[in-house]
Amino acid sequence: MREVRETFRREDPAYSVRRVARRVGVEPAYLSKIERDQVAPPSEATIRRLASELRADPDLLLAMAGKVSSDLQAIVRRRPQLFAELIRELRDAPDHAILRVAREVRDGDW
Amino acid sequence: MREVRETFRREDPAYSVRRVARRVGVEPAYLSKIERDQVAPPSEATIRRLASELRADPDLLLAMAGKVSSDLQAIVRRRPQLFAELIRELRDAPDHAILRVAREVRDGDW
DNA sequence: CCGTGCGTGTACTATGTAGTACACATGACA
DNA sequence: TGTCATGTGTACTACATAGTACACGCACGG
Repeated sequence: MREVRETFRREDPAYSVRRVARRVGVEPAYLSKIERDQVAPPSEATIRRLASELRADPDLLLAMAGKVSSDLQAIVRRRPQLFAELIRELRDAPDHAILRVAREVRDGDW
Repeated sequence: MREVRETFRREDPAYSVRRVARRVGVEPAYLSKIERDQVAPPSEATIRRLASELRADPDLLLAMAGKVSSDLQAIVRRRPQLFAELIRELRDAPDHAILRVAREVRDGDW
């Protein structure tokens, strides 16, 4: 994350710790610590604002923080057994299998 | 949950609040409050012990507590974008479609 | 009666989460 | 040479989470 921000910064000084922190709505010291893993990962809301600021995938950043997007959790919670079975089934499946299944579903064949 | 326990109890006095609480490893007063939703839902570990004691589906109980099993979260976190896409795609899919997809995967066709 | 098990109300607590607030040293630059 | 923004160390805090501890009143069997 630090590297991502630094990369942006090379072309735009608006990507200093302080400026980004201000836009994201946290204290600079806090953002600094986040980037150096000096503190526990921030809340989901903060991670989302950070992701949007750095044009990063929120789901990926959340995963790095050891979290799962709350909207995904809500979907799973609505039909716990069904999703539990499916996800456990897919644990060791290769990436392309998951992708293919997703596409199958998108092509609405039910 | 209360009703489930009470049902067991009708045939076995070992399913009193106090006895179950002892087996599950919590204070009776606490279990009593859990059953009447007088407190926030217990931890995942406690929910699991409770589910096992009452022969209930852990994933279902966890969902009722507003949680998602940590092992499922771990699976999703390993490939966040893939699972995010799939799960969001399945949000409005009918139950049988999810089930069918799960079976497809189980029949290991990759 | 009286002890035993029962469900529950009240009070308290330890640990974790998600940060803020401020001070400091540093380097650029006008 | 002064000032200005920057990154970061230290100290603190409000709120949530996940419970425990104890006391009370009730019913029931011996």
